[in-house]
Amino acid sequence: MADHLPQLELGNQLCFALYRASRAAVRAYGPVLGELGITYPQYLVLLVLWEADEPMSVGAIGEHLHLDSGTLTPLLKRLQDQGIVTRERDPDDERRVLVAPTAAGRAMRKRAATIPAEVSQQYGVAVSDAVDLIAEIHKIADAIEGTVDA
Amino acid sequence: MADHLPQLELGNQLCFALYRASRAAVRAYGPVLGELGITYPQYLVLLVLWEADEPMSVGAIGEHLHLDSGTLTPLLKRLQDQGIVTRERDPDDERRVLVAPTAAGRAMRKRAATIPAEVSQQYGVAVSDAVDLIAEIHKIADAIEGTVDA
DNA sequence: CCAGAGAAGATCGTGTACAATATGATTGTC
DNA sequence: GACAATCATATTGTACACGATCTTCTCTGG
Repeated sequence: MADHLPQLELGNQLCFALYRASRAAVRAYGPVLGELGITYPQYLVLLVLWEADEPMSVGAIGEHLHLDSGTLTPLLKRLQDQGIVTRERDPDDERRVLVAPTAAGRAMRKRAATIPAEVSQQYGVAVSDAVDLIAEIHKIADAIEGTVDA
Repeated sequence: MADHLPQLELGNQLCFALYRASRAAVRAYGPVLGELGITYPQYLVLLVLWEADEPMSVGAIGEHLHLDSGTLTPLLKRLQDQGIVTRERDPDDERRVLVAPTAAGRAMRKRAATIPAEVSQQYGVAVSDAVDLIAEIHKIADAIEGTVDA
């Protein structure tokens, strides 16, 4: 009845490997980020804001993370409710909303600096080993997004 | 003010690469799976059921996909509402719920057989190139889950 | 000037994820 | 053979993702 269709096996599917590994990795951040009271996507937003070091529009944040306003707007409101970021209409263009970390949000950066090392050590994946892999995965993401988004 | 902390850069983080690529890949399946009226996680459940070719408990499905009942129960109910699977208590152990594809669910397998090729061709990632990468990503997922789950 | 096109966010609806808790069934032990 | 521990699933609550639509604001050609 069930002739073997190897292309339908889970183990042969890149997408499933990514899906599984992504969820596992995000879960691994859970406890550490829990100390800071934030989630992984919220942490990603903060990484972008810290790096930019100036107020950013919702759209600009979304370009870095490949997320749209449907995801970011409620997430940013939660960060605002926690006093971690501010959200203000851009006086120069009232369509835009500028997001910036508060003093409390900036202060979290020092604690966060040790997080990647903590987690990847817990992984058992050496940071140096990961460099090539990271590049390769981004290359694939580029290829996929080139055909899907755009 | 913002001294450069390279470990906090998005581009250096394996987790973000996985997170981004996973979402992109799942999105790429969207249109094709939309024809079948199912989502990507629902498709994964069907892959498992087709492969097993016999009724499976919720827990057994979850072991293959690394998902728990909190995610699977509502997902399976939606598949049941669409007439794609059946859900029945196991007479031998009333704690268990056995899930099996209906005739309609089994019929979807033929259409599905071409999906991975369609999507990965759209990716621009040759299936043969992906084999090593898939193995490497699963190895990382294993390592992470070994420290987080279990 | 001003209508319409387009941009930027916000909102809505659906479907995951996942931690925490609840519920009912089974099992090992005395 | 009660019964506490354990197991399998369900439920609840919170937070993403994302397609689709809506609102407001800006810009541009006539």
